[in-house]
Amino acid sequence: MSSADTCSVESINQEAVKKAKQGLPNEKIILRVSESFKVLGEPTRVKILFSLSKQELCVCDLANLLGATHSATSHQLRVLRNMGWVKFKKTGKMAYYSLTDQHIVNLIDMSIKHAEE
Amino acid sequence: MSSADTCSVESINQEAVKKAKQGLPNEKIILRVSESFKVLGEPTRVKILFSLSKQELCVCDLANLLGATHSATSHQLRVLRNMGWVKFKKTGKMAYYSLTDQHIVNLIDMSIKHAEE
DNA sequence: TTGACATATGAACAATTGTTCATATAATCA
DNA sequence: TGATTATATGAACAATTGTTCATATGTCAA
Repeated sequence: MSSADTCSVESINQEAVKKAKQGLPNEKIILRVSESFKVLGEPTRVKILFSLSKQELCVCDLANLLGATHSATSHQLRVLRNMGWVKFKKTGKMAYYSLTDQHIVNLIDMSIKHAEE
Repeated sequence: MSSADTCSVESINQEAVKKAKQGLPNEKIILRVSESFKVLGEPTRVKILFSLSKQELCVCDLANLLGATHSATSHQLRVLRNMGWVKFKKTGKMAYYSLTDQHIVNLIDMSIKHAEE
C-alpha cells in the first residue's frame, strides 16, 4: 500500500474503524464462511444440492439432470464432499449421493425466497 | 457430451431424475441465487457487509479497516453497489456507504452461526 | 477372463476474477 | 487559480477455477 493510499488523519473516523474492527468475527470464521459461499456460487452445485435435498441420486442421474458430463459432475461432487456437505454409499458400480445435513439447503432456500421477491 | 457420457437406460433412475428436474427452481432463480453467493464468496466483501451492518463508513475507513488500498476497496464496493446491496451518500469529498437492507447480513449471520459450531 | 460400465481423478486449457497501476473527476483549501 | 484530497474506473496481470480429455479403478455379466 503506497502513501497515496493513506487517508489524512482527519478524514478517517478512527473511532468507527476501531469499533468495526472489533465487531468483526475472527479471520478464520470469515474465511470459512466465504469459502462456503464460494462453493455455493456455482449454479451447478446449487442444483446438485437442491436435488439431493429431495432424494438420493447416483452420479449418472445427476449428470443427466444437469446436462453435464460424468466427469464434470464427479469433479463437482468431490468439491461438495470436501466441504462435508454430501456423502455417498457405493452399491455395486453405482455411487448414491445424499446430503450429510440440511443446513446448507436452508441457506439456499433462504436465498431463493429473497430472489423470488 | 460424448456417447461415453451417456448411462445405460437401466442404470438411470428416470423417475427420480424427472422428479428432481421438476422440483428444481427455474434457471433464472438459480442463476440469481448463485450469483449472490459468488459475491459473498470473498472474505473482503463479507467484511465490508458485516461492518456496514453496524454503521455507515466511508471508503477511507473501509480501506483502513480491511488493510487494502483505496482502489481495491472501491472496486469491491462497486460490485456490492451493482448487486444493490449497498448505497452511499456523498458529503463533500467523502462517500458514506451503508446497507440498503438487512437481508444479506442475515444470510451471513446464519452462515457464521453454523461455522462457529 | 474378457468386455462393458459407473465412477474417479490428474493434467491441460479457457474463462473469470481480484488486485495493482495509472489516470480521471470532483471537492476543498491555500 | 493551483495543489491536495477522496473516490472512481479502465487496462493489464496473476491467480483461481470449471470443463474437457485421457486414463485408472473396481464391478458385473457373459
